[in-house]
Amino acid sequence: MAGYHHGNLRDAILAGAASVISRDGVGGLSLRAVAADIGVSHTAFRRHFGSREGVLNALAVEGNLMLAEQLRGAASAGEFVDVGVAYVRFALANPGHFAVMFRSDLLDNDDPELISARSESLAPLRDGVRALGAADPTATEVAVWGVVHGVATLALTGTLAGALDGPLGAPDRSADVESLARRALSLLQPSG
Amino acid sequence: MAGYHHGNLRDAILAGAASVISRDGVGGLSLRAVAADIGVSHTAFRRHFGSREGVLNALAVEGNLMLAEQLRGAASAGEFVDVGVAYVRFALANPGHFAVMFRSDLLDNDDPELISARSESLAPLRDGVRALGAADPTATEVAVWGVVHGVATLALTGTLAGALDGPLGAPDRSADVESLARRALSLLQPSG
DNA sequence: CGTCAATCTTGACGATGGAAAGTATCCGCT
DNA sequence: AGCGGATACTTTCCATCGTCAAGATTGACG
Repeated sequence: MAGYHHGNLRDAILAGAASVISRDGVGGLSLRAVAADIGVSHTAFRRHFGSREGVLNALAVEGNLMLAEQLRGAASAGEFVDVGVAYVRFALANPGHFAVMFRSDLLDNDDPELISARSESLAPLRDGVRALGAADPTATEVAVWGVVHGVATLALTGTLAGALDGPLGAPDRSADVESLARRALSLLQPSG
Repeated sequence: MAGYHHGNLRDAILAGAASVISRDGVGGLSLRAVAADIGVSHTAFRRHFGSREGVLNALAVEGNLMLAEQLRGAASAGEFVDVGVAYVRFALANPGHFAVMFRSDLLDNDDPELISARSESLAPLRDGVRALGAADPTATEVAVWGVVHGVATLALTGTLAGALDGPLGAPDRSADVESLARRALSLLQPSG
């Protein structure tokens, strides 16, 4: 049982890392602690990921693939606004992954797997904007992405609750954030 | 000259840290290296900042105050869109500060100085939105902040250039990013 | 000139990620 | 069955980092 072969160390490490990151942020991630939790030595991860950066890269790839799936689902099932909301929903539901996915300073951005996963993850957003037939598609794309990414980031960092004190109650609960994202996105609609 | 009293160690450390962070990200910041660069011992910063967190907090406070000044200037001198553009411009011009300002996982968010600086920095944005008299001021506020914060974040992480490959050339040069922010913001205008 | 507070240094500690070398387990082949 | 490599994990050691306690140096003020 507790032998040399764990069986699924790779996934266990990714899950452990994502969990820690969602609680303490990337800075609070100690691979030694994750390894201890799982019950392996502190260098066990190297066979699977090479380095700490490798772990984060794998997490980013996994996150992008999950995001791609979510967005595709929302794109095929609802209106375009739902794709944006799905983006925010994903971020709130997978904070450990989301916290890493766009931190290019922590990742090996030349990793082909990561490049591919990133391009795949945002395709539904891109395609949805194109389908809208906006006058300035590039700006529209950036605006939509900016709104959802910005809302997600601000909500995750707690900035939303802290700074928008007046009108907002406790907007960091998922439902409120999603509603906010939906309303903010709808302000972009007219040209579509 | 090279005695026990540096004269302005505090500012030197903040400047050094901001410079390193803008190059290597927060993760790449070594206070020992910054100290060595300046020519002081590796614990000299503790008198001024207490801890590493203290350095980052001071950087965040400084950044928020600088941002407040920039936004106030833009608010009094131009249209509202210019305030948003100033937000993006600040982020691109001060990546070291910006990278820390919203990383609540790295900061002591109970620091009164930080709380105050944060509230001050976003006031021009908030007031500008209010003055627009939008139907849903909260959503408008979030949308504007989301767009500019999202664009800034995506540009800084290089994600903008990487993922929006097709239509965009090399959009990470300041002028392009600012133009993009302006166009994206203008898509929000109609209800104002 | 002497005292005292402010500023910086020295030296040590625990924790972390990484490198090198070793050990156990599994799988295919005969 | 058993043997031989490939795979998965461990052990040990190292450099670096932030932190801490204690000490040295300086400047200002009497």
